[in-house]
Amino acid sequence: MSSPGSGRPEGHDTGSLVDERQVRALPVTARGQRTRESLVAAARRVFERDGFINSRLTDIATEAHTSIGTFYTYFDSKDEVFTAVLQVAQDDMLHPGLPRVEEAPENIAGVLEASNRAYFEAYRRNAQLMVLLEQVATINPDFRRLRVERSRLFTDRVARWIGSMQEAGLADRSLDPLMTSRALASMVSRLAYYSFALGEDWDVDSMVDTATRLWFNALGMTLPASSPESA
Amino acid sequence: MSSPGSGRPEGHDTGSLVDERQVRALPVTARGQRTRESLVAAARRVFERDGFINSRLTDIATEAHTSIGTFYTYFDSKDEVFTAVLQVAQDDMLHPGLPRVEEAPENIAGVLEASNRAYFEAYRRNAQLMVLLEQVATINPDFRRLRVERSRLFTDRVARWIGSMQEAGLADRSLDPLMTSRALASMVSRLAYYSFALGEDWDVDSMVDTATRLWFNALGMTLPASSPESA
Amino acid sequence: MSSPGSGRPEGHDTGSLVDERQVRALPVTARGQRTRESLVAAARRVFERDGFINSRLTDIATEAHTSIGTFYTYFDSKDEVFTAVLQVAQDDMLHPGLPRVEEAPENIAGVLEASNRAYFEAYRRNAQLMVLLEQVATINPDFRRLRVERSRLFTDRVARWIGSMQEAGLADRSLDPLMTSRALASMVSRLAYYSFALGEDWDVDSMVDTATRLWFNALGMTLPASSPESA
Amino acid sequence: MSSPGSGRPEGHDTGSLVDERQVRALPVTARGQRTRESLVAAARRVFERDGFINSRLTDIATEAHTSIGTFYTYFDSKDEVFTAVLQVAQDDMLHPGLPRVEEAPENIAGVLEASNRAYFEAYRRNAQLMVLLEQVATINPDFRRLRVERSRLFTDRVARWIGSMQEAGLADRSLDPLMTSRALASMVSRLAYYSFALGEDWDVDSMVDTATRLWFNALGMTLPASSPESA
DNA sequence: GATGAATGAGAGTTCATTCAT
DNA sequence: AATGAATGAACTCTCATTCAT
Repeated sequence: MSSPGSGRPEGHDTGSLVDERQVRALPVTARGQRTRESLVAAARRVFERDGFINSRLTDIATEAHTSIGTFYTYFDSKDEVFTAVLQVAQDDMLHPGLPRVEEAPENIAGVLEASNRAYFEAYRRNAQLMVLLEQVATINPDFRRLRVERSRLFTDRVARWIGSMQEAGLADRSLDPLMTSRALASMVSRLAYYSFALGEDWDVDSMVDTATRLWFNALGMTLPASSPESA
Repeated sequence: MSSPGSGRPEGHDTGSLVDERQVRALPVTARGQRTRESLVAAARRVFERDGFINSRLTDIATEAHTSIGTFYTYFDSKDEVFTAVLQVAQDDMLHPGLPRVEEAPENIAGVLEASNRAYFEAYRRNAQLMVLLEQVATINPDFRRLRVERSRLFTDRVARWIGSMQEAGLADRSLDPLMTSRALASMVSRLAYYSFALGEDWDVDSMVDTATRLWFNALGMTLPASSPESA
Repeated sequence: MSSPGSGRPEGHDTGSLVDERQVRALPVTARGQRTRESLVAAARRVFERDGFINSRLTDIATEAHTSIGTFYTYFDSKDEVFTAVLQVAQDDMLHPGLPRVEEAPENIAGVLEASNRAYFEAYRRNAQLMVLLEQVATINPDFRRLRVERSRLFTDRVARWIGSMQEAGLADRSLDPLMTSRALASMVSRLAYYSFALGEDWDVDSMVDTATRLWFNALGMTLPASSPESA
Repeated sequence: MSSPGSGRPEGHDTGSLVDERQVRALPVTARGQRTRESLVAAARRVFERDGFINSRLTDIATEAHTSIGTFYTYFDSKDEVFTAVLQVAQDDMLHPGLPRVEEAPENIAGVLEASNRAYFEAYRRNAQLMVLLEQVATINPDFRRLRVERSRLFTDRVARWIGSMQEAGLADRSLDPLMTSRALASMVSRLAYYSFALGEDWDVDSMVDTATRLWFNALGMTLPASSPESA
């Protein structure tokens, strides 16, 4: 079951999620809203096709069947339309939360597995966008900061969960919760990156299985399924 | 103890290593060699200061106290001088290999720890360059490919090591060696990235300890020396 | 009387005529069309003043009272604007056709003379442009090919005309029609070149007279009208 | 038989011949002479391969297995080395003179044919160089002037010959000698250009035959061989 | 709101020429 | 004489941004 507050945007490490306050007021007319939407959709296509750096605003306008002048009616810059693209994608990148401590071990495993699966699936759907965000984050400090902050929200929660597991004697007490949480989250997001962005193209079931097993092992827990006598 | 052949270039995931064949003939005169070296050094400073994208060739030339024409005497493009920068750094990014299977567990731990420490130290010395490579890899498919190939060299070796550990009954046999090796290597390189590139600024000893412990746990081994009562 | 189909572009040897398909879509607005036209006119002035090689795109833009950016709005390169210059001139380089075989000899002479006169007059009006084309053809294989193809259209027609004159017993049967047609066409175009481009500055009437007479003599015909006692 | 003074450089229209005064003193040492010669030979190869415009002095130096510095020891500029290339070729472009008036008509025909043949053969041997000169003449007024002057030497002689033939009643008196001489010379040189430079690739015997026949016809003479009763 | 022409700073690139060695 | 590194003016080309219609 999902943890409370899981409606907040959050992410495994990459946290591609965007500040929700609007940069500017949305258009009031239906026609304006349609134009804006087609620009955002076009921008996503162009960005994914050419990369953020190599894309040109005129291409986005052309792809949206409008003019460059119209682009500037809705956005001030490339960065701004990229923000809008991320906002549209962000709902799809939400994912279920972590198991609770008081959960039975069997459930802990199941929920963690579900969480990983949801993440991998979402990553797969948005792989090109994730790559894009990767690129933009290396160029623009604002997006880099955004990414770090969002992923911190997630890793902090994971760290707190690890801490309570340790207190309950269910996890290796010698591990630093925060650093461990960062390490495990990174592990998952990079697996996704290699598979979906770099074309390693692993089977999702195997990825879920490996990731979940590694989390369990790393934290000093065991998967009841594979070894029924474990705690 | 280090495995044989550890002199080969290799890297934890990011593997910033560069093809060793020269892109063009090195200058014949001592003066030319000096000029080329100062251009490479200047390029590294400018890249690290401004990023690859935002750097200009004139800035590199100016920083090296030469003219732009001289830059083109030695390099054909920004990409080419970047390659040269990576070549200079590559020796520093070498690291010791993995423990052997027949090693006593205490030694395995020690060597793995030494390997991780060496990697973190090297990453720290070259953190800005690693960030740079991160950026360039998102833009230029050639560098992306280079990075993937180099990291594959390392993860393949790790995968073989995991395989033999599993055969010897020393590691969790339910793990896929290749995917696991990718996951663990990613974990380490991302820890380094967060700490040194994104300013998390953890203590290296803690990082080494956490990373080594997570590897051991994840693979289903134990660290007898450090916490005999754990897991 | 002009031969059928004389509306097709064609040329005496130099055949400065250009493929009619547009290189790119013409501007949609009247303002855009005006700007494009002024760029083409400016390009012609600059090319004729400085030569193709020594001209600079900035000079063309300045001459057209626009910015270099505007130049690139309409043309991709120097070659492309040169093509546009040729297209504008091409209508002026059309010329009447050859006499028909069944024509009375007096008419043959008159039509041939008219044809030569039209060619010389057109050449005179576009002499600088012809010189330009000469230069560009020596540099750019595409324009060289264009020129060869266009002149071939003309010489092929002349060759067929010579052939039918030979069959009718009105021309020297020992001449190879194609080679002869190339030779005679070259003769006329080079006369024009020496006179108008290189500043020999002959009287056009004399040129017309000499050229027509040489064609007649060379083909083994006679000019009954102008000098009944000759040859 | 060759006319007196045929040792002077001269040309059919194109007159690729060069002023004989040296631009600078030739090197005194044997080694210097060898270096200079290899530079001139290399320049010719590079020019013919890349064209004058697209060639680079460094390529010439490299092709000659010397350095760019050495190039400047012998030549001041691209133009100067081009002049040297033309000087080397000029001996090969000499050709026999015109028949004399007092020559028997059979001989006139034979000598004119020999002259044309010699010209075509020489053109064939130096076709690439002729194309080159064509290009350079369109760019550089000095070379253009040189070419005009040299061809004028030839056409003036032809004009005088035509004049004496007219006086002797052996040629059409209504023709302007100078303009006619220019026209006929152009005819021959352009035939050569189309055949050897533009790849029309005609049979030399046919070219000689056509050219000679056209000259005779055009001047109102006849070829005794083809029509024995003619004057 | 929509359009698309106009702008020009800014970047990359070439190569003839100089000159210290 | 020979070398080749150093130079920088001169050029082409890009594209985010403005603004009149």
